[in-house]
Formats: sequence, structure tokens, C-alpha cells
Amino acid sequence: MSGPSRQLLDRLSDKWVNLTLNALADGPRRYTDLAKSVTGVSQKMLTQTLRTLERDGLVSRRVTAAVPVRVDYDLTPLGWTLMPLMYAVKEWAEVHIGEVEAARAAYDAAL
Amino acid sequence: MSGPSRQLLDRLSDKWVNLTLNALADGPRRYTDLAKSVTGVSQKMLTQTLRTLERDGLVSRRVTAAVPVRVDYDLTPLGWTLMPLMYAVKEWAEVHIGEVEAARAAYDAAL
DNA sequence: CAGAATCCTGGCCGATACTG
DNA sequence: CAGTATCGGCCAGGATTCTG
Repeated sequence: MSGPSRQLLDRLSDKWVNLTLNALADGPRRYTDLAKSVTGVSQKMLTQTLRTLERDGLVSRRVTAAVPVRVDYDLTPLGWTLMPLMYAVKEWAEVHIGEVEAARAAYDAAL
Repeated sequence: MSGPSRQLLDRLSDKWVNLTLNALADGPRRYTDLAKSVTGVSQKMLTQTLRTLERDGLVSRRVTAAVPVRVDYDLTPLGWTLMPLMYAVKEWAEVHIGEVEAARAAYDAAL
């Protein structure tokens, strides 16, 4: 595998992409809400991740003129086709973390 | 989401994990074969990725005494439960790269 | 063949300050 | 509120060399 789709896979493997997409699974979220629900993300990385996802057509950005301004992010139809896969990976991690930790313990004990 | 399963998700989001797991989808592979089929990976990163996957119980490492030595990597039963998800993500990238590139062109044109 | 060990650097990313 | 801009440290990871 190489070429453009390989670069896209690299992007999907970014640390914050899965978390951001999953945070949008329940519908539109405001910027500050995302910052809170994506644990550990810095302002810079959240903005950078959202910009990239927007440019790639996975996320939409809607600005509501007001004081202060309001910005809502949402998954696009294309983004929705990816979300189940991201969710499945996240779920896999939660379901199998116990087995992984057991494997680590066994591996470390064998040193 | 936070805690141990979050760390595991971070590891699954590593750049080389998806590619390495997918390279093992068709059965056991030798180290050098993996180095060739995982395009762009350095020896250091391949070894590091394989070690981590082995420690996490996703990949097995079998050494055959010979001159020169032979090492085969394979998915464990646990690794096999994750593989379909990694494959689906890789497939998604290949199927939707066109739409993503179109979205990028549209985004850039709107500047 | 399958790594281990070392050195070194680009760029990722957090922290901080500022703004419409 | 939702960002942008800038600076600097730190380390991921490439290149190289060496070995069982």
C-alpha cells in the first residue's frame, strides 16, 4: 500500500482523530464542549485536528453570528461512514484492555 | 474516555500499527518480508512496533534456530479479533480517498 | 537474517499571549 | 467564545554502525 490512500490512512491513525470523531458521534458539538470531552487535547491540537477533518470533508463547521460567536462542529455524511469504524476500534480497546494488560504482565514476567 | 483503555487506543492509533497488522492478515511473515511490505518503515520502527504488539499480546514471535536465524511473526487469537477492524479502516481509506481529495480541492478553492 | 546500540536532528506539540 | 500567532523544549524516529 502506498500513494494518496496511504497518506489518508496515516491521517486516520492520528492520535486525536479517533477521539474527535467519537466525540461527535452523538450529534453537533460546540468547540468548548469538544475541548472538554476529548480528554487531554490542547487547544492547538483540537483546532488543528478539526481543521484537517473539515478540509478532508469528514467534519462540518457552522458559525452562528452572535456575541460571543458560536461554532458547531458536526460529522458530514462522509464522516458518518467512517464513524462506525472509529467507534469499533475504540470499543475494542475498552473490551480487550484486560487481556492486553494480562499479556503485558506475562511478557514482562518472562524477562 | 480516559485510563488504561485510552492508552491502548492511543497505541492502536500509532502510524505503523495498522499497516503492520494488515501485513500479517494473510498469515505468518518473516521480519524482512514485513520490512518490504510495510512501505516506508525503518528497521527501528518496525522492530519497535513488533515488540510492542508482541508485548500487548497481539502478535507472536517465533524463532527458528538456524544459520542464519529465522523469525516469523504472526497474529495471536487476540490479534485476529482486532485485524478486521484495522482492515476496515484501511479499506475505508482506499474506497473514499477520491471523495476526500475532492473535499480538499473544494476547501482550498474556497480560500 | 534479524536485530541492538548509538548519535543526532526536524518538527511536533504544549505553553503563553493576544484578538474579533 | 473560539480561535490565531509565536516561541521553545523535547523526543520520535531516521541514519549509521555493529553483532550473534
